[in-house]
Amino acid sequence: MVRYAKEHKQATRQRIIDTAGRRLKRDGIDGSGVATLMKDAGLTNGAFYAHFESKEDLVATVVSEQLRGQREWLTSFPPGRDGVERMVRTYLSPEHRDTPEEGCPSAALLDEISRCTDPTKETYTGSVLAVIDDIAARLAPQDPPSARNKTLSIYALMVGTLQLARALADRQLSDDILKQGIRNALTVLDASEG
Amino acid sequence: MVRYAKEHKQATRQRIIDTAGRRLKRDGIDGSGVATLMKDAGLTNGAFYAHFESKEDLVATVVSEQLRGQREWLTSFPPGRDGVERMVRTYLSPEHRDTPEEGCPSAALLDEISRCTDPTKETYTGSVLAVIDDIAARLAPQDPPSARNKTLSIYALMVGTLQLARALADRQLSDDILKQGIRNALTVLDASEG
DNA sequence: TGTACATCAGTGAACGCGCGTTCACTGATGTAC
DNA sequence: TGTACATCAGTGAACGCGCGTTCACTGATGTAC
Repeated sequence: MVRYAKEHKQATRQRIIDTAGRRLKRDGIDGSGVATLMKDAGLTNGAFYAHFESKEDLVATVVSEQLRGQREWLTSFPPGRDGVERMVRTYLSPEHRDTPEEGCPSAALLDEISRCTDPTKETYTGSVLAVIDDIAARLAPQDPPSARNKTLSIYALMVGTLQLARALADRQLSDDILKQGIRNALTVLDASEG
Repeated sequence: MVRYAKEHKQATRQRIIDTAGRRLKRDGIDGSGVATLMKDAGLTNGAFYAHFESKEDLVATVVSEQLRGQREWLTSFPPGRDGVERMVRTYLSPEHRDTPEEGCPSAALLDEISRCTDPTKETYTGSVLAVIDDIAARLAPQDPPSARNKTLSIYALMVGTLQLARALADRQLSDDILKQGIRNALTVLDASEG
C-alpha cells in the first residue's frame, strides 16, 4: 500500500477554488474561461480535470465555498440586532461596492446563478440558507426559523441594492442609494409584522 | 436624389432589438452570440453590422429600449400610491419570476450590466432614472425629486428579491420570499422617514 | 545508503466549436428617361 | 409602358481567437528491498 502527498493535491484544489472565487466574482461565470481560472492559480488548463469534473462543477464548488466564507465573515460582528445592523452597514458600504472580487458572491453572480443548471441552483440554495439561518440565529436566538423569511428578504434587499449601486454610472447617486438601502434594511428589520 | 424604403430597414432594426431583448434576458449578455441574436430576428450574422456598431452597441440599445418598455408598462397601473402597490404585487409575482424573457431587464441582467463598459452603464443609468422618476411622479406628483432615492431603493429591493426568487431551487421558499418582498416594499413605501 | 520501480500531479498540444467582426457578393427595390 | 441603371439590405464564407474538454507524456516524489 502506497501513500503519496495527498494534502498537496488538496491544497492545490483549494488554491484553484480561492482564486476562481475572485475571478468569477470579477468577470462573471460566462466571462471566465478555464484556462484563465487555472492560470490565476499558477497552473495550466490541462490540470483542471484532475480536480473538477467540469466547469459547472467548479462553479458550484466555488459558490458553496464563497457562501461558507460569508458565514465566517458574519462571526466578525457581535450577535444580536446591533451586530446585524453593523453587518448591514458594512455590506452596503462603498468599499464593498468597489471590490466585488472580495465581496458577496450573491451580489456578483445572482442572475448568472439563476441561469445555471438545477444541481448548481440546489447547491446555491442550501448554501445561502445556511448563511440566512446564521443571521436569523443572531436575530432570534430562541426561534431562528421564525426569522428566516424576513432575513432572506433583507438579504435580497441588500443584494439588489449593492448590484444597483455597482451598475449606476453616477457616483453620488450610487452613494445615496447605499445609504437609503441601509435605512430600508433597518426599517424592515425593526418592522413588527412578518 | 434617390429615395429607398428607409422604414423597412428601421423595422428590421427594431425587430432585432425586440428579439434580442428576449434572448439577452433569457441567456444573459455573455451567453448570447451575435449569430444567435440575428437568427432570432430571421437574419444572418453578416447583416448585424449594418444595424449596430458592435455587440456592446446593441446591448446598450436593448437595455435602453427595455427600460423604455418598462415605463410604458407602468402606465397600465393607476397613478398614486395604490397603483404603485399593484405594480409591486405584479412585479413580485410568480408569473414574472417564471418568465424572465418577458420581464424586467434589471432583474435579468443587473450584475452583467455592472461589468459592462462605462458608456453602457451610463445608458443604463439614464434609462433606469427615467423609470424611477416616472414612479416617483406617481407617488409624489407635487414633488417627484424628493421621492427619487426612496423609489430607487424600492426598485433595488424588488430586483434583488426577484433575482433571489429565480435562483432558489425550492419553489415554496421562492414563493414565500416574493410575498415577504411585497410586504417589505410596502413597509418601505409607507415609512415616514427617508 | 543506494538503486530500481510505481505513482500521479501537472504539462502542453490538440479536438471541434462558437465567438465578434469583416467583406466580396447577390438580388430585390426603386429611379430615370 | 419598358428598359438600363443605381442603390443598399442582407447573405454567407472567412478572419483570428478563445472556449470547454481530452489525452499522451513528463518528471518529481516516495516505496521497496
